[in-house]
Amino acid sequence: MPELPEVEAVRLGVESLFAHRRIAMVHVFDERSVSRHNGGAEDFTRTLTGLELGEPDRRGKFLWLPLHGDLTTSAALLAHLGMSGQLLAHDLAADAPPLRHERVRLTFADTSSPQTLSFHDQRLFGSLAIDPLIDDPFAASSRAAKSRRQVPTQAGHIAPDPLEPAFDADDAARAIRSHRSAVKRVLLDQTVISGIGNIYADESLWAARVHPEQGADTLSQRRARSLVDAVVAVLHRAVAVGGTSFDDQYRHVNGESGYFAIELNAYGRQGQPCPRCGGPIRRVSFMNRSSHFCPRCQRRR
DNA sequence: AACCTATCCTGCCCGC
DNA sequence: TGCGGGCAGGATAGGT
Repeated sequence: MPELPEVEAVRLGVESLFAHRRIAMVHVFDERSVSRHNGGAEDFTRTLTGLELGEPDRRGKFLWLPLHGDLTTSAALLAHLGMSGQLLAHDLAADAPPLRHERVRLTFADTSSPQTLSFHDQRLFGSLAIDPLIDDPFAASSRAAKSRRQVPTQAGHIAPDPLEPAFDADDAARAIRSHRSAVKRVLLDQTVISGIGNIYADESLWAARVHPEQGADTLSQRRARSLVDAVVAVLHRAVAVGGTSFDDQYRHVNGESGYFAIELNAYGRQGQPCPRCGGPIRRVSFMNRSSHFCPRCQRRR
């Protein structure tokens, strides 16, 4: 389940192996993996062929590579990994049959290794698309601070993530408190803060000793700020070790696993002792998924 | 307008 | 051995 740290690891891998390379051939093995491309698989293939990939950028869980070449407007190859998407480097012949969950294959014009970049996705929640780039809607409004950064239209509504230089922890704490829902729901809302998924939401709430179902608007600014600080710390730690994963859905671009790279304190530890107080971690159903927390040190206030 | 629920999808793991 | 149910959950369409 790739969240910000996993996507960042993928970004780094893609940058080192595929930036500035020209695409010679595109194979879409499953059209559902380009369902968010406006124009379908045929247009995706035709447009992308012959273009050069720029340096990958990321906001939250959205990853994109600016495209250079015969294009009338500025656009990027946008990737969202969803639940099980992977970008993997291979040395495959362009006409080799698809691997088990390989949905899209890019073959490069030069002869460097790796020769191919493939999008794998078991559960098809992820997607690739060619998407126009627009000025960052979240860039500071003052002209002096106006960033030249561009983002794909499909990521235009996604809030800046905690690792962006412009991220302001006090503003983020205020944004969280401006919502009336359960605080965990707000953490998972990518239009408030982006990049957080179920694992790091649970880990951050545990670290800040906040009950996942406490109303976001009932947190003091001080407590909300300490939650944001926990989010930043958790994400930084995970990025530093290259992400984490529970299963082998998540792999680095070179195929290496991020398995258990991070020690988890709450997520997936139901019934096991809380590392802080020793009481049992509880798992409850929440928003069609699971919440893991320590009822003893994460009290609803 | 803010908030929330259902839905998409596949494979694995469990119990029968 | 096979089958059905539950589970994993990011993003969003469409409901209240």
